[in-house]
Parts: sequence; C-alpha cells; structure tokens
Amino acid sequence: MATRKENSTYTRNEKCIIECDLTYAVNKIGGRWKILILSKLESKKFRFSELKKEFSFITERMLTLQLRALEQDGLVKRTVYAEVPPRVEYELTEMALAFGPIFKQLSDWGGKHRNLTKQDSKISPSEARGKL
Amino acid sequence: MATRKENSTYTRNEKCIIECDLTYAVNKIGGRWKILILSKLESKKFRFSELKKEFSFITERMLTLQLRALEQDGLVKRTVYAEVPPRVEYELTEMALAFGPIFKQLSDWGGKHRNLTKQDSKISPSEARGKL
DNA sequence: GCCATTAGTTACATATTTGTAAGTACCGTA
DNA sequence: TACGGTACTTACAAATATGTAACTAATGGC
Repeated sequence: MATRKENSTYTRNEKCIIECDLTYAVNKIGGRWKILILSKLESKKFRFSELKKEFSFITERMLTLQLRALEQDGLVKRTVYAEVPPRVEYELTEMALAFGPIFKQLSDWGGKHRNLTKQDSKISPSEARGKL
Repeated sequence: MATRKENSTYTRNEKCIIECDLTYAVNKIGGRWKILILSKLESKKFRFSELKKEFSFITERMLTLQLRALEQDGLVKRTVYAEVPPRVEYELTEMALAFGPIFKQLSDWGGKHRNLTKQDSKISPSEARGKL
C-alpha cells in the first residue's frame, strides 16, 4: 500500500491478474478494510472522525490509506472543506454504488455457506477462522 | 498463508472482519490466484499438471497453496488416484458453483468501469495498475 | 541400477501489508 | 501563549504473502 518496487515478480504478476475483468474488480475491494468502509458509506456520507469512531479497531493510518486507495480507484469521493479545524467528508461514487447488488449477493452467500463449511470440514470455527 | 501467530493484532483484527458475512465471503476468494483458479475450474475438472501448464506464471508452490486453501474453505474438491505416477484432480464444489452468477456480475462491473477510471482520474493505465 | 513422470514439499529470501507511536498544521478560544 | 480539535503524516517494526530453487517418493520401463 505504500511504495512498490516496479520490477519485482510480485508486481509483474499483478499484470497477469488484472488483465481479467473479474480479478480486476475483486482487487479493487480487496484491501483489508475496504469492504467495511464501502458498506458503511452506502447509507450516507461520513466525516473522517466519524469513520474513526465507527471503526475503532482500524488505526488512523490504515483508515487513511484505505480511503486514499478507494479514492484513487474512483470508488470514493473526498471533499475537503476549508475550515479550521478541518472537515473532510467521504461518500461513494456512482461506480461504487454499482457494487450494491453484488455486495448483497456476496453477503447472502457468506451467510448461507459459513455454517455449512464448519460441518463439512470438521474444523472448529476458531480453527477455520485462522486460515486464509 | 503459512503459519499464523495466534495473537498478533493482525490475526485478532481478522475476527472483526469475518464477523460480517460480506467480508467473510470476499476473504474466501481473496488469495492472489484463487479467482483465476476458480474461474478455470468452472468449466471442468483439471489435473494439477494441467493447471500448472494453464497458469505458467503461477509457481508450483503457490498453486499448491492456493488449491489447499480453497480445499480447506470447501470451494474445491481434491481427488487423489492411487496410481503411479500420481494423478490428482481438482473440481469445484456446490458452494463454489454458487459463486458463478456473482462472478459474472463482478466481471461485468470490471469491464464497464476499468475504462472509466482511466479518464476520471487522469492517471495513465500503467500507473493506475501499479496501485492497489 | 538409472531415469522419467507426477504431484508435491522444504528451506530460505524477498515483497508487501498492516500496526505502533509520535509528530504536524491550522486557527479560534481561554 | 498554551490548548484543543481535526485530519492527517512520518519513521519504524512486525506480520503475512509470495517467489526461488532444490529436493522427495513411488514405480514402470530401459
């Protein structure tokens, strides 16, 4: 999320990934806190401090980084008001709103299948959680 | 993807994430090569060596790791035939097949929006690609 | 015995992401 | 002049993910 080496295998491989529309899309929402943030912003716009309060477990640094990445990717619009103390508001763009129905389905999938897995694989919930 | 410390902030934070059905679902397909693999397997089952040939840019190690993770998560079924040389086949489970329509929509989203972003943000495609 | 084949595994190195803690800038108010 | 509030930024450390290269095991065919 910081700077990237332009010629690592890791970075070169990324090109293989995002040539596909599907992986391209998933990559955009793949950051650790992005989906949580996007979901939150679905209802209304939020100030930075409000998001910070809402997601107390996300550090300021990460919140900033994820918001910036979302902004770069055109999913979030950032509005700065020239006041003191500063006020910055974040809201979803059209592009991000188009994710709405997809999120709904993914969420349904999650709700439906998370219990199934526990039984199928005979792994305790906590164990299953530990794995990627 | 290897072993995880059970009490790092990183790991503890994961619990915050997967409590949400949506992020739970996205996490399952979030590995670097998982979507590519799942897409491939949508059409038919594949042997390990076939996948290796298909995705020449994925190393054996990563291919194995991603397949194992998918298996753990109940998205892929692994069948070993007791032959020499060994034969192992991978195929999607019901759970994974349920992703089908969602993948389609995500892919559509990707196709529709990847061009838009380039214009909107005035970043060259190659630059945009470098960012997460 | 030696080699080829398949499906891995192992030890190690590198890259990237995430987390911690402290510091910055602005200005109005006390 | 010191202090508080907001929205960050910076330097650094820890954790995780990915990549490289070499090695394994079983067995049929030479």
